[in-house]
Formats: sequence, structure tokens, C-alpha cells
Amino acid sequence: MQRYNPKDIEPRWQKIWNDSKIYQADDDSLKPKKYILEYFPYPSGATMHVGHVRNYTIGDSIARFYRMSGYNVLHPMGWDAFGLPAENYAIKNHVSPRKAIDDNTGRFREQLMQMGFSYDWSREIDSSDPNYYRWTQWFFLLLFKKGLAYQQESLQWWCPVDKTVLANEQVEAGKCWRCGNSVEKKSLKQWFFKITDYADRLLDDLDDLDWSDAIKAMQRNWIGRSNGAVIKFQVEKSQVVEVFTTRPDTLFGATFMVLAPEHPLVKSITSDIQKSEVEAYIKAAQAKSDVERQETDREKTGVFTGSYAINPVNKAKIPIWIADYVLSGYGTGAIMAVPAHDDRDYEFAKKFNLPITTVIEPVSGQEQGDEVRKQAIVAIVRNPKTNQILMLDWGPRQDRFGGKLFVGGGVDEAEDIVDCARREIAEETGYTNLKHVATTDTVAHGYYFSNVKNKNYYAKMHGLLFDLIDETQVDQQLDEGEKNKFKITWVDQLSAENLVDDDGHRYLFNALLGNGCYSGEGLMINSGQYDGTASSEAREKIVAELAETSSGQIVTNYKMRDWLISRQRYWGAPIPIIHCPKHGAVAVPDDQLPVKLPEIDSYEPSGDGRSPLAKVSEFVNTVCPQCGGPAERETDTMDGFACSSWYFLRFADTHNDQSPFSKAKVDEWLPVDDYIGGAEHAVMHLLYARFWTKVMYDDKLIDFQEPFTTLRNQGMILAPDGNKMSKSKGNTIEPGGLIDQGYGADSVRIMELFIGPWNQTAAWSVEGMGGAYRFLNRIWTLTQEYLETKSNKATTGESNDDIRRAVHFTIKKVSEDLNSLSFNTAIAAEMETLNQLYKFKAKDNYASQDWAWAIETFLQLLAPFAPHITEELWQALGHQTSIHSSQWPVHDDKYLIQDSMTIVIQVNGKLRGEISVPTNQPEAEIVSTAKANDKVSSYLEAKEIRKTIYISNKLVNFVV
RNA sequence: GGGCGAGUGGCGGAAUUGGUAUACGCGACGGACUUAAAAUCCGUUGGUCUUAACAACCUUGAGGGUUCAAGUCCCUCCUUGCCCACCA
Repeated sequence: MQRYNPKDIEPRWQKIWNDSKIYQADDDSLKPKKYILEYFPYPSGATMHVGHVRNYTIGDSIARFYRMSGYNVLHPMGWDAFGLPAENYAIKNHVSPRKAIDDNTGRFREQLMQMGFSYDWSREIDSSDPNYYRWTQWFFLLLFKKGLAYQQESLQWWCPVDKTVLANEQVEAGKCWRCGNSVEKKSLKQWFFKITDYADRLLDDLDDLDWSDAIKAMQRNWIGRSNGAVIKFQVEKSQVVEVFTTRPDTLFGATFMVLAPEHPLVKSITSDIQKSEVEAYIKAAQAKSDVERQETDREKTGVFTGSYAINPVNKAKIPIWIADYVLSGYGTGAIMAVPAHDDRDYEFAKKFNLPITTVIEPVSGQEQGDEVRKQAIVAIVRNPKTNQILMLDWGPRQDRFGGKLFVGGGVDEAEDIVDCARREIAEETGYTNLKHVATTDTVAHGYYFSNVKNKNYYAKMHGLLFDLIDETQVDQQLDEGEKNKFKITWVDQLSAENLVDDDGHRYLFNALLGNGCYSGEGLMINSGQYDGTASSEAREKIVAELAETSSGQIVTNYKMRDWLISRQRYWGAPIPIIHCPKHGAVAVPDDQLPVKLPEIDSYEPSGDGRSPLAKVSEFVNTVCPQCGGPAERETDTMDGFACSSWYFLRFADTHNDQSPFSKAKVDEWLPVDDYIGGAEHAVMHLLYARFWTKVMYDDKLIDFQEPFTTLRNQGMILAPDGNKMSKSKGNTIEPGGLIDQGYGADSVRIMELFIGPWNQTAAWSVEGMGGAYRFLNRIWTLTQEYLETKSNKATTGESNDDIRRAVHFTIKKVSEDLNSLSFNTAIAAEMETLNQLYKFKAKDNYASQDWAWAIETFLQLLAPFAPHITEELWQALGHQTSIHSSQWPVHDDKYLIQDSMTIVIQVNGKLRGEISVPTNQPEAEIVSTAKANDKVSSYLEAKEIRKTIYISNKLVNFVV
């Protein structure tokens, strides 16, 4: 018998598949189309490890499954070839970036091919090929003509190591996303794409996408839409400062104003006396690295400018400060500070002793309409010796009752609230020797139902704090309804805040002992005519009032900024713009595209803020397309993400040299049905590509607004030691090595899929590889044995229903699992089936006539995962055409129906036995059989059966 | 601080959506084959008590709840992963 030797089988089939072009997509086929795409890789100097390969294995299995299911499948591959890593690699190794990319893509292509992935290589794309970037430049000009590309001088993130600017999305926690070094701010004239014009659409259209909630949430957070208002404050010296706020309802509580240190009005606002202090602060702020400034747990700092602003609603004169907790880039770079209702402002006010005015009081519970109104107290009793707080534990919280609360009670008519609190504490806890420490100056509004009095109440609850003088206790004096309903517990302060089960109680507790800042909604106080209004309502009314005097208006703000796309580096698509002294920035005419990257000797970035192209005079010096006068080319290149913002469209029409693509072909194939890749591009590529797609839609180049209908984020593969795989840690595992060891690509593929759910992180298992190989070896051996046995003797001609049933069941299971991408359980089911086939074989030694069908069908079910071995065995069984062009098997329900079934018997929900009954037996009979069962009857003896539950085809449960 | 997720044997993980928890694989142990080993094949393998078997009881991060029935639903807490983070 031939042994399973992947080294012999795999390269042979890869060549045959390649020569016969069986994986090429057909533009003209009438079959339904599917477009399966994995992120196109960055051909860096490294090789791909098993983590990278996971995502291609997933995509390939889906593509093969669809192909066998009758779809015309587009499954292409290309190279995201422009960008820093290729260039850095080239500089380090003293080769041209062109040469580096060609070497690297060659190696990557070979790695992908030896895994047996079914790509349509006739559509291969290289984004650094002039035939490709010509169209990237064409799209730049489209954006330029639509006013969506503009140039502006501004402070930008600058990476001192990579010597280029970076987009906001490409700075992660103050570090460059590529090299990991700290970035700086630098003022440069740069090109931007106006992605913010599309913010609303990018946000709203997320709802309909079949993407993971995590990625959608990341994009939502990144876009960061917040609805609020811009409010104008008059400053004494006649300037006006605008602030952005999402809480105009708290305007009456604005007790000071804070500007970012970089705010343009700081200079003119600052008084002479404060001048030196302010200047020193600004200097210090600038000296801080951006990483430092982004530390959130830093203590607040700031200085007073010496000026005052006038609050437009109540004409209060409020001091203007500057502080670096206000960001110059967001909103207007200035805020109205409401310390009573914003944590950051609260912290700042506490530190600098600024006034705090409460303007919102919380409301808990739901209004029922028939409330009795009353005043109430919430008394917090503290034992100063232990610093513990007294709580009443009313048992488990259920709906509106129970939970842990402080002492509470209604204020009697004409009763002083301190006396009331003392009375309630004595009645409920017996403590009488107390010192009154504080009373809140605001109240919590509460709607609640009193169990004792059986009435709905609305109470204004005052918070009071008492310290125990000693632990003398008298007898409690409880109402009938209160007796034995609660117990007294003592907890520490932190626990008290966490445990308290009523929002009003918690608010009053915080007002007395915690951070007195309340940022929720509620009822307005200290707000003139708005007192008593709900804050959500007051929000709109106050803005409307301000709008009348043009001192305020509704504004929507976004965290997302425009996309900075200039790079001061060589290896990118040149920005197709000519700067003319007369006409400014002029588009390079279409017929002069591509603006080719000149070949130069030194790619080293200069670090002076200009790209190496600036040194190439024959590139720079040109004529203005409009006037023919001398002009200079733009020397910055485009961010590599520009190239990847449309590559998925080019695959539909790769070789078009008249336009980026034909609309007909793109509409035929796109949007992408399954887009597969990691989550790392959530707010970069995936956002940019959506933006470009919308721009193209608006320009009627395509008929759809979203490029990727379904997005699948595969989980990461960690090294066996549980760490991320990395070259520097020396813990990477590469498929090539495993193939060389003799496991073969098929085993690697099985392992990639079987290791766990495709979208979860998993650690690679060296031992697991053996399991994957053994599985394939078992189907190999079984098939070879079958072939030998068959040639030695004729089959009995008898059919074996057990074999049929097992295989039909597997067809159903694997088909369902592939539709839901449960690769690991699909493979588990196949392993199980194979184990069963081994048992059948032991019984009949391949005598049944069903064996040929069983093995062939099994191979088909395995083909998407392990394409080589299944093809080899399929053709060994006598087929002349590829298994991958065969029709996916369909199960026959007839074989899934069993004549008997197992019914589980429970007594009081505990498993006590099981019986086997005919499938069509009526319920009554099943129940009586169950009752008579030996094991079960002993549990039923001398007991009354109160209830019998029968779940059809599953179980009987007797309740006794 | 905010958002999204995850906790099941020695390990990776199953569980038809509330109905036999631990499928499948790894590892371990035992057996067959072999001069021997590897490979292969066949078994056993959640825990406690027990010499062993039978049986019983326990078990899905912890605690409560709903239900005839909870890994699955509800509440509280703990641990942990990822993303964002002074965004007004």
C-alpha cells in the first residue's frame, strides 16, 4: 500500500490546478456570483507565519465551498506594495524599493501557492505598479475636483523616526502605528481628504452592515458624533469666546470657563498681571510630550487669565482659565465649566477653589400619577471609630422593593428634618446618641411605592449625615410591616456606594461623603425660569432662547478629523498636482497620468519635512497645464491607505487600461460578499475604503454605497507559549517549515481551522499538528485499503443503511457548519464519521456496495479544507475531473429518520434513566414505559407524581 | 473612565438556542503488532468517597433568582482579553 506522502502529492496538484486554470473567475458565466476576499497583504521582508495564514485558509475554504455549491467565485490576491515597511526594508538592505517588493511578493506568492489556496492569479494586483497607481492618482484628482482634497498648513503628527507625517488614525496612544516610536507635532502644509463631510453617512450606514459589533462600535467611537450646542460668551474686553457643550441645560451652573493653552484668543484675553504666569504655563504645556498630555490620571493643572466672561443666561461674571485638559483640536477649544455636573470640571474646581453651583437634581423611580407628595429624609449613620456606614438590608432587590438602603422615612408635618432623621434612626436602628454632621443643600426626587402604607409616594429626599457618639442602642420601634423585614449591616464607605440599591440614596450619599458631582439627567434648579423643568427639555429650550440673540446654536461635533494623506517619503504614489505661481495647485491632466515615480539613488528621508523627490529637479520642474509657464510638481506621495481604498474594485476588472474599472463588471461582482481579515484595520483601511466607495457612488461610478457586505474578523494565532508571534521573540511558526517536516499543507490547513472557532484567539499547538496529520492519514489508509480490497474481490452487493445514515448525517452537519463558518465542528463531525467508517470496515471489510459512495462523498466534504489529499484520492477512485469542480453533496432526509429514539427520564429534573422507544410511539405509552423503568421506578416509589412533562423526542420529567 | 467580548476536564474546545454537560482533538494510561522502538490499530480517561466494582453525591469563575428543568435567561460580584481614552 502506498503511504500518505504530502510532499509528493501537493506540489503535483498545485501545478495541475495552475495549468488548468480551474480557479479563474468567469465574468460572463450565468452562474450566481460570489466575491470572497481576504485583506491583500503587505509584502514585508518577513515571511508569513501560521497566524497570517489562518485568514487565507478561512477564505479559501469558503471560496471552495461556494465553488462546489454551484457559484462562480471570484477569489483574488494582490499586494499592498507601497508604504513605509517596504521602503525601510529597502534602505536597510541597500536595494531599491522596487527590487525589495519584487523579492518579497515572490516569496509571499510562493508561500500562498504551497498552501494550495485557490486564487485566480490572473487578476493579481501590485499597488506599486504604474498601471495600478495611475488610477489611484486618477481617484485623487476625482476627490480634488469634487473639493474633497485640499491643502492646509497645520500642526500634525510627525514621526521623527519614519520622518513623515501621519494621519490621526495612524497614531496609537501617542506612538507611530508602524515603528512604535513617540510622535511629535509639527506644522506643515499638507494634503487632506475631507472624510468629515461623510461622517454622518459613514456612521448611519453602519447599521445595515453584517459586521461584528466590535468593529462597528470602534468605527462609531472613532467618528464620535456628539450633538450639542455652541454658545457665545462675551468677554469683558469685547471679544467673544465660543464654547461647545453637549449639556446646554447646565448653562446656569457654568461657574468658570477654560480655554486650551493653544486657543487663539488666549493672548488677547490675558491680563497684564497674569501674563507671565500664563506664558509660563503655555511654555510648560508645549514642552510636555503628547504622550504625557494624554495621561488621563494626571492631576489637573491650569492658570487664571485675569479676564472674565459673561454667562449669557444669567449675566454672571465668570473667570476665564487656561488648562491643558481642554483640547485645542476638539469642538471650539474652549469649554464652559460646570463643576457640579462634569467630573473633570469638578476636579478642577476643587483643586483651584472655584465655585460649584448645582443646577440639576436627580429623579428616581417612575411617576404613577396618584402620588402623595411629601418631604423625606435619608440618614447616613457613620461610626467614626470604624469608619463604617450603617445600611438596612431589605433582602434581595426585586423590582421596586428590597435591596440595601440607608435609613429613610417621611417628614411629619411641621417636623424639623434633623429631628425627623434622629427619630427615624432611633425607630429603625435603636441608635440614639448621634451627632448631626451635615445636610445636603440639594434633594433627590423619588417616586416610589410604600409596601407598608400601600401607597404611591413622590418625595423630596434630603440627605443627612450623622456620626455615632457611642454605641448605645434602645429597642427598635418598628411598624408591623417593617418587623423582621430588614437587618442592620455595617459596611465601609466604598462598599456603601456600590451596594446601595436606590439612585436617590446613592446621590445623597455622594453629596455628603463622595464626589458631589452628578452628571445624569434630572430636574432643573437654580436656573431661573427653567426651575422644575426636566433637564432633557431644558436643553432644547435654552438653546432656542440663545438662538434668538444669536448667542447660541445647535451644533454636531465629530472626533474624527480629515484624513491627512501626504507622506514625505519616496515609496508611494506621487500626488498628481502641479504648483503654478499663477494658478496655484493644478491637477495633472488625465492624459499625463501616471505621474511616475522617478528612479533615484537615495531613498533616505531628509527629515526636513520634504520628500526625497524634492531633490530630483527633473521630476520637480515642469510646466503649468493651464498657462504653460514654469511650475513645480508636488513632491509628497500618498498614504498607502489610498491604494488600498479601492483595490477590491480593481479585481473585478484588473487589466482595464482605459479606466480604473468598467462599471458593468464592478456592479456584477461587488460588493464583496465575504471580506476576511483581522480587526486591526477597524478605523483605518475599513473606514477609508467605505469613504472612497461613497465618493464613487456619488459620482455615479458604481451602484452601491458599501464595499463589504459581510466582514469576518478572524482571531489571532498566538505562539504555543501564549505570546504574540514575532520574529524578535523567535517564537514564530511558519507553514513552510511544517510542510518541510512532512505534515503537508493539508494538515496545516486542518489545524488552522480545527484549532478553535475561526474568530477567536488561539494558541498554536505543536502536538495538535500530529492530530491533524493522523486524521488525514486515516482517510488515506481507509481509501487505499478499500481500493486494494475492491480489486481483490467483488462486493456483496448488499447495502448498509448504517453507512448511508452516517454519511448523510455528516453531509447535513458539514453543510450547515460551513454556512455558519463553524469549521472546527465541521471537521470534528468528519473525524467522528471517519471513526465510524473504521468500525463499519472492521465488520464487513468493504463488502457493502455503499463504500464507493461513502468514501467519495466523504472526500467531497473534506475537499474545501484539505484540497490536495482529497483530489489525489478522488482521482485514484477513478474520476477524471477535479473534485473541486464536483457538485457539493446533498443529504437525503430519508436516511436521517430513525426507527427508534432514546428518551431521557428525569425525576425532579435529575437524570435517572433512559429508554429506547419506537419513533412513532404516542406520548402516553412513552410515559408509562418510562414509569415502569427499573431505575426510575425506585425513585417514584411511595411518592405522588404531581406533574409529568414530556418533551417530544427528548425526555420525560416526573415531578414528585 | 467608556465601549465590545470571554470564563466549561490536565490542555484546545463541543453542547441543534432552556431539555442526556464535557462531542472532536491533544495529552496521559493500558493493550495488540514488533527482537526493540517509531508508526499504526484497539481500549480507558471530569471530580469526591471506595482496594476494586456497584451505587451515590458533586461539577460549566463566585453568589443569588426565575423554571418541572439553567453552561444557556435575569440580578450582583470577581477575573481576564481587545479597542478607545481629559472628545466637554
